[in-house]
Amino acid sequence: MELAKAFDPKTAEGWYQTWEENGFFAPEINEAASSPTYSIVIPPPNVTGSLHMGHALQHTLMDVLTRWKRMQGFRTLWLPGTDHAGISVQRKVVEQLRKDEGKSPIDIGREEFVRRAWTWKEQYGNTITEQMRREGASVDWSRQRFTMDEDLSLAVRGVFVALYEEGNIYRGLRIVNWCPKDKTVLSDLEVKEETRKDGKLTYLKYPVKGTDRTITVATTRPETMLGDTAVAVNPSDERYADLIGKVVELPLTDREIPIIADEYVDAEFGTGAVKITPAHDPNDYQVGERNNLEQLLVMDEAGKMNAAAGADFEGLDRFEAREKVVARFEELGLLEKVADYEISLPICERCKTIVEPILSEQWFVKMDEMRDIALDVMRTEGVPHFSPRVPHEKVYTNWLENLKDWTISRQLWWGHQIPAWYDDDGNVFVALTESEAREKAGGKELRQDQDVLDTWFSSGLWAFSTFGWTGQQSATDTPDLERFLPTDVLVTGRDIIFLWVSRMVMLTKKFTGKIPFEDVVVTGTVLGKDGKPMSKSRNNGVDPIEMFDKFGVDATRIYLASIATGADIKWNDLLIETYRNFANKIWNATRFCLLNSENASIRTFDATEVRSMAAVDRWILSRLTRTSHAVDRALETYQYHEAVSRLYHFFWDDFCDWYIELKKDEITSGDAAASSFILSVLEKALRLLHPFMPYLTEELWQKLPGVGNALHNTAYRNAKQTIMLTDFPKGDENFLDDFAENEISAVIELITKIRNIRAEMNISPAIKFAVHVAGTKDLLDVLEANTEQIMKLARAENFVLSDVLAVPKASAKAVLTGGAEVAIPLEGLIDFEKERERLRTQIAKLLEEKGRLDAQLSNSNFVERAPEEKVESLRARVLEIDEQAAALSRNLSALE
RNA sequence: GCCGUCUUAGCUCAGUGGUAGAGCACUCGCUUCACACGCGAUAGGUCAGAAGUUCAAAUCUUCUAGACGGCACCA
Repeated sequence: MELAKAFDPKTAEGWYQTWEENGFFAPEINEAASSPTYSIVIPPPNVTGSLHMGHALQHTLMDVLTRWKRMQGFRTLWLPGTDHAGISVQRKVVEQLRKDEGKSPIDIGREEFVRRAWTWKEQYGNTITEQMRREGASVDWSRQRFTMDEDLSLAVRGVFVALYEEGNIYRGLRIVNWCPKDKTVLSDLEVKEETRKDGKLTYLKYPVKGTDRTITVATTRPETMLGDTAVAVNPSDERYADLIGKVVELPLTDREIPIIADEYVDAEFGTGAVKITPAHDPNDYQVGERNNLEQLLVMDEAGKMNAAAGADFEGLDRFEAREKVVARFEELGLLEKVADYEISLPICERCKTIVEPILSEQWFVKMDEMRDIALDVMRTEGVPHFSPRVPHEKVYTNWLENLKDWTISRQLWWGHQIPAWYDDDGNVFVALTESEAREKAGGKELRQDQDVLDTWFSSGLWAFSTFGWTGQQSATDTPDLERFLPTDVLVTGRDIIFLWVSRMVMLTKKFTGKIPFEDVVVTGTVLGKDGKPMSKSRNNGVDPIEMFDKFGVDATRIYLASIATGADIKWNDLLIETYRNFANKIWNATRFCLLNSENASIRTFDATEVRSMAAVDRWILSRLTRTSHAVDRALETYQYHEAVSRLYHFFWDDFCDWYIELKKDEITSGDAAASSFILSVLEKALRLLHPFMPYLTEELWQKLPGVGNALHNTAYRNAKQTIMLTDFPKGDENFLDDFAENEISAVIELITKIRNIRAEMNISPAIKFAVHVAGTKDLLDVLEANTEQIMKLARAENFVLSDVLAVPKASAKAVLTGGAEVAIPLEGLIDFEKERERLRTQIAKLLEEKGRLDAQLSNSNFVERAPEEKVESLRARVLEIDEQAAALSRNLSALE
């Protein structure tokens, strides 16, 4: 069979359809009853999203694990799905409505709006799942889930009701983060801080009633003064001691507010007097609670001033109101000053609008018990076991310890509507359905809460709701839950450890009694070329699909795996190219094997048979075995880069550069046994590589003579022929062969030294020369056995082995490990000065090393306290250097 | 302010106590019958700086400088 001259990724990527159609991804393909399970749930991508580099990285890592475990015979499930992404979808639909029909959501009503959101989801929500097929993701599509699927919704309501009934969910009036643009509350985690250098601190003077004095307060949000209900000072602040208990005539209003004492006030900061606005500031809210202050709300849901702000301000945007307030104070002569001030502003993570702290009635999850559950799981079970472990474990624990209650209501229409109903008197009835609620209410007419739940509330259940848990059925109704929970590992980004990982731990443990997963692999962020996170506004993004088109999916995948060390990584196209080249190298190595495969076939070898084979064959088997051990070990500990590096060097260095070259004559001469052997080694190596480069390896594997279901893991014997279901090579210990490895190392060293002399002496490759080697009998035996290969690869025409070198003075020389000497007579070719220079350089290098070693060995402390074998190895090295240096010096003086 | 991470060859990064590694780029040489997405041979690092522990430090400790991340505060 003849292959094209270069690998074409597009052709190979066609295999996905075959895999999917044959059900290779579903755990049911595994027919061995005793198979252990291995499961991963995907972090559900936002249904509005398209694939970005972070997904590509994480999906690659999950797919590598899934394919690896599947090949090991585990009943493997990687469960896919998407997240309904409340705000994002809502925004898309609102925008579409505005553009196409010039209407607002209010115009069409809630029911119609939700219907359109579903339509939008059906129409555009499959982008990312289609892209995942391109990635080669071996997910079980038959188990695909969406956070708003009927069962998952039922689970959400069930959890809500349960938490409410035990008092872990409550409704309350609190200061929350309000986004005036999205007109919804946000949790603390959805708010980011942004430092602004151009902030202002405005000093306002408030007249104290019944005196001619004023008290000055400083504020960054002057417009909130309209909602002030007190001025506070520190009780021990003598400057204001006499004012405590007096009343301030609040300018721009007709209100009088008290001057109170509260420990919260820092006398050192600003003027030491603080305006208190309990409805618009979390700290002021606390002060207000302590001092029984009125809570006066002066803004509406859009961030505009309301009637309570007074007729002059009603309807003004908060920033317009701010300017107007300052201007009016100036007119009144009550503006003390406006100082420059560096300020950090809370920003809505999604729309970048400045978040307004505002008093609002919302639903919360109490975090006391939840936090304890998560901390307990970490303490007693070490779960989640983060990888890399530090720093994530510390940060996670630290965050949990300082956790505040979680705001879970959102003022949106798209999402899980809160299962709470109210009667006309405002009594609340929480139930799974409206009819149950009505039953609880004694049949009264009820109105459902208009808010929906935070999307993360439903994704918090993802680890078990996806397996069929609804909270309403018995264990026998949910076999997947029994089989696949806990999952084995979660692969996700650092940014959602709090937002998602922690909540899955709490909720899964609470409602199923199980942990959601044991290990959490935390990936670094893929940064743009400029070292900043990829983003549209920076325009430094790299589209994975473009990379797939340019370099192939396999090259992109193995590149991503090669950088998966947990650290952030700057994007670099050139490095993908490395792996595109790698794919082509493997393609061509296979091509070579197949060109010479007449009468050859894949077969297995037992240790006895191997023992009688040539050193070079035992060598490659030994190297292959070490590689499979290393890959296994690396994947067990999520050291993807290590696995990739071992595979890369095995294929390129060991297999291509040396094994193929050393065996070339034998194989091209039509030796069927040699061909069968190399094909068999190649076949195993392809299997090792398959989790990383699924398409390339399948495409090549299918072309090898003699592949078939016999190579399948026993669990998959009946499945159609595919490398996906072959047995992942375990690496037979009997194939490890130090002796062969040493032998071939010597051969490689010799060839390299000869090539070095040729290059240094500028001798054309066309010229063949004689090579003389003198050394121990063991070494000479090894070299003798490989004479032809050495002559070919070193381009020698004569190969002379002897006890003592007998060569003319006009020779270039080198020394091998173990003291053997190599000489190449170069009568007429040698440049004596150049050869002297070459020898001097090598001697100098040796002596430099010897100097370091001597210094160490003459240190009595070292000799006494270092492990004996260490000291011995240095002594041996010194002897070796002495021999080599002596030999080279002899050569040098012979030339002088 | 608190906690944490990073600083290694021109570039991007591996390397958790015992003679510094890879890929790419660079230099030199190759139409060697699998591959120029290739082959061969070199060159290139006082491992950010300082101090300490140790027979021995890129690796452990402390400090300094720079880059970054998280959390808290912010009248």
